[in-house]
Amino acid sequence: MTSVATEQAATPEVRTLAERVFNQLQDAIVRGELAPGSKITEPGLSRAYGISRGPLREAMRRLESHRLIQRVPHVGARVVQLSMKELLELFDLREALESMAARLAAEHMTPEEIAGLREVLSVHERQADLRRGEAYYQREGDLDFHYQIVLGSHNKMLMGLLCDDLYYLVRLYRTQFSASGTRPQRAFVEHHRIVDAIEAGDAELAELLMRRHVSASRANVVERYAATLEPQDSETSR
Amino acid sequence: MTSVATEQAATPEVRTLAERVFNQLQDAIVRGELAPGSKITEPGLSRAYGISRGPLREAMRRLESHRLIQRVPHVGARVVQLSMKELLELFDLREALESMAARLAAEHMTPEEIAGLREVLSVHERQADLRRGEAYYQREGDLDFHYQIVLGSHNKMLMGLLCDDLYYLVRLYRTQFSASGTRPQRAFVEHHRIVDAIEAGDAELAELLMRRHVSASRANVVERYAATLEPQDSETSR
DNA sequence: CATCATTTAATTGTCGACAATTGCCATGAC
DNA sequence: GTCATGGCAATTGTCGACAATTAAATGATG
Repeated sequence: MTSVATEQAATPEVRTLAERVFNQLQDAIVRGELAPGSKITEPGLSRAYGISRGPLREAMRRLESHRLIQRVPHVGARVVQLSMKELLELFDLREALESMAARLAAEHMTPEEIAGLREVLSVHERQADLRRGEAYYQREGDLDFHYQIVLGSHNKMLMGLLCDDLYYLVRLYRTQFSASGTRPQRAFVEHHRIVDAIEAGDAELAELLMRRHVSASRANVVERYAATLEPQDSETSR
Repeated sequence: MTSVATEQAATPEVRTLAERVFNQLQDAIVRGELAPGSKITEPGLSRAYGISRGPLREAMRRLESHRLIQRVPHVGARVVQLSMKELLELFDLREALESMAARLAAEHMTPEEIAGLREVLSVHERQADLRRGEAYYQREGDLDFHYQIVLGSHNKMLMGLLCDDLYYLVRLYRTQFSASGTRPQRAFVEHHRIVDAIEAGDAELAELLMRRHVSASRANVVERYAATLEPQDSETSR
């Protein structure tokens, strides 16, 4: 329990025990401290976190609804392990939802929100200038960028779907596949162009650019995965 | 229980009490037996269903994650009440996700699945011929149609999102706004054209048609809602 | 030696009771 | 008359214990 993160430690707004342990478990899973596919048992976690099984079960139910663990009745629960197929499904979902988010953002984002978006981009550039931990921070910041656009869509249901569910899976994937630092500069210019389109109120363009952006990210993942599978053989079936 | 769906009624696979009461509550909410906005209390439901509070709390957690009830810590839970704004958000989500589902369905659906889809359509037509309870059955069957296409996408995450979460909200809306029997024949031909595109493997066309189909349904809802608000004044602001 | 049945241990599901927090209501002061 | 303050009832959060189910371990049998 070195738990470095605990960004929720400063928030006194965690009213209930179940909520707190839910956040802790969520963080532990996303950071990879709980190995993917490993079985998690209620008495074990109960002892580890020093709480009763009641709140723990509630936390696990929430983890299940967020697709971070998989439960089967009377058997147990284990940390989700994303297959490449499921990862691609996740990207398809992101493509559909985030392109829609970009379109709505172009229609509804306020000037203040757009300014905040540019601020996020400038922070990214500064980090890229520093050339330090570029990969990891960029990838985390990448989510911040997408996060802001989803918020700008002003669609509460969309926000809940993407921010509460899918983005945790995306972060989980990044730790599972140890996918760090990919195509930073191309993502940069794509981000900038998306913000430009949003600022111009060009909903169609913003949607198109975001769809391409996510699609390119997906293609990048596929490419890297294929390279991981067979780095020596460059022409297999097909 | 005329309900054509109720696929869980015949399943003796409900292993746990919490799951059973979850299904019961879900049905009660969707059918409108539990009034939208009404406060639901744990001891009350516990007595009503004759079970302890433990499984009940788990069922309520699941209802919350499915967006059918809203909970606030230490205060209580109440049945969700969709505003028109949230309903439109729901339609936006459906437009993005179902158009994607139609595209994937055109790419991956097997001939057997397509045959099943046509069967669903023929059942609808027969019901339309009978001209009996046309509205209600059509609307329920409408969901069956969309349901089948989502299944045909072969994207498990998409299936979970749409079938487990959004479609229950759609059904809830239909009872809340008592939206019955709208534009049946237009929806029919749209359904047929979508299946045609899927059978032809024309992914782009299927996506476009589904997007238009959902969008038209959304516009229909807006129109009906406006008519409900002020049926005598036909030109307000705008 | 392999296979199958039986027992056994561990985990999950369920229950009732206690503690903590909230909202309400009455009482009193300004 | 209105507002603040205190107590009170009800509900939610938490806990430990018991029952039901499952998976593994053990032994018996072909």
